[in-house]
Amino acid sequence: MMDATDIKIIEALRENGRMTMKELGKKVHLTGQAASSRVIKLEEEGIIEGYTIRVNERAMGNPVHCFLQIFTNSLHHKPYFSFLETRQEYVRNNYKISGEACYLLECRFPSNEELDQFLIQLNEHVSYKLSIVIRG
Amino acid sequence: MMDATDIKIIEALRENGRMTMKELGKKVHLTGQAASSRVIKLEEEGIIEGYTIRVNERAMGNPVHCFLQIFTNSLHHKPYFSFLETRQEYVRNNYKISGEACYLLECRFPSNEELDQFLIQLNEHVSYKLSIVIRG
DNA sequence: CAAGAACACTTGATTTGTGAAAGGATTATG
DNA sequence: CATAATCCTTTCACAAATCAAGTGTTCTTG
Repeated sequence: MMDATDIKIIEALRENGRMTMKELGKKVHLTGQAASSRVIKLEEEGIIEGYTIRVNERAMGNPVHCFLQIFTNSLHHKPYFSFLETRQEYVRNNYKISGEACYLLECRFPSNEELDQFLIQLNEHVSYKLSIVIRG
Repeated sequence: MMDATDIKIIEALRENGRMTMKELGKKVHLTGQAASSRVIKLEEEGIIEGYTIRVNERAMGNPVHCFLQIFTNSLHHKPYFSFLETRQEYVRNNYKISGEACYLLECRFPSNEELDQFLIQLNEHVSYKLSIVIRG
């Protein structure tokens, strides 16, 4: 299904997803066209899900990075999900996990004030344990 | 520094980082060239750190996704870091965090067997609490 | 063993996108 | 009021992507 060249292609595109097919071809010893058709195949197979950018969240004004272990007392998780919907700007990931907590929520905030506001409102629906990222 | 158009550009590129400048320009009501020069500026300012792909980790053969809270008994964290170095293929992120644990370690594994091996060796250096991601 | 389908790649022609230079509109500045 | 700075557009030359054949290799199958 996938061979060594495909792996190299994925590694190359992970580093620079905007590389031209010609460049990519050079890296894996193929013509641009051959590289391109392999990439199209990887996209069709769903291995490459899409192209995106790495954004400096600090420069974007969201320096406060944190993880929250979420503990739901109630049996109904919907209020929590609904709340997250309304705070999409802050939420980066919400993982349903095994272990003590029900969810692991990853967020970004402009400052501790916004974080505090978020926590106050979050606490209306669930309990949490907060971990702030000191260094990524 | 950044205006509404820049925000739109970043949102558009987050969704599709390989979009042509012409397309991008259309989205934000600019010519391709104007869009391009804004993108170059955002790159130079370090707001756009780079371009990459979203890879389907399941299709890539790493369906087991987990987070580990790391507790270091010893005062020396170096053995732990050295260990991580030798297991880069599995490690996605290692966040230094506030809270109960010292680090939050995000990993991917092909199967529970590899995870188990990893945990056995990890345990030679630190204690941990394991959370497996049920749903991203 | 040979025919032929399937596959992956290359080549060449055409379309499309990119980058550089020049020029115009708007806004700030002495 | 003149000047500079900023940001945009237009134009054009060049580079890259795409499309359509065409080639060679491998694998299957009669």
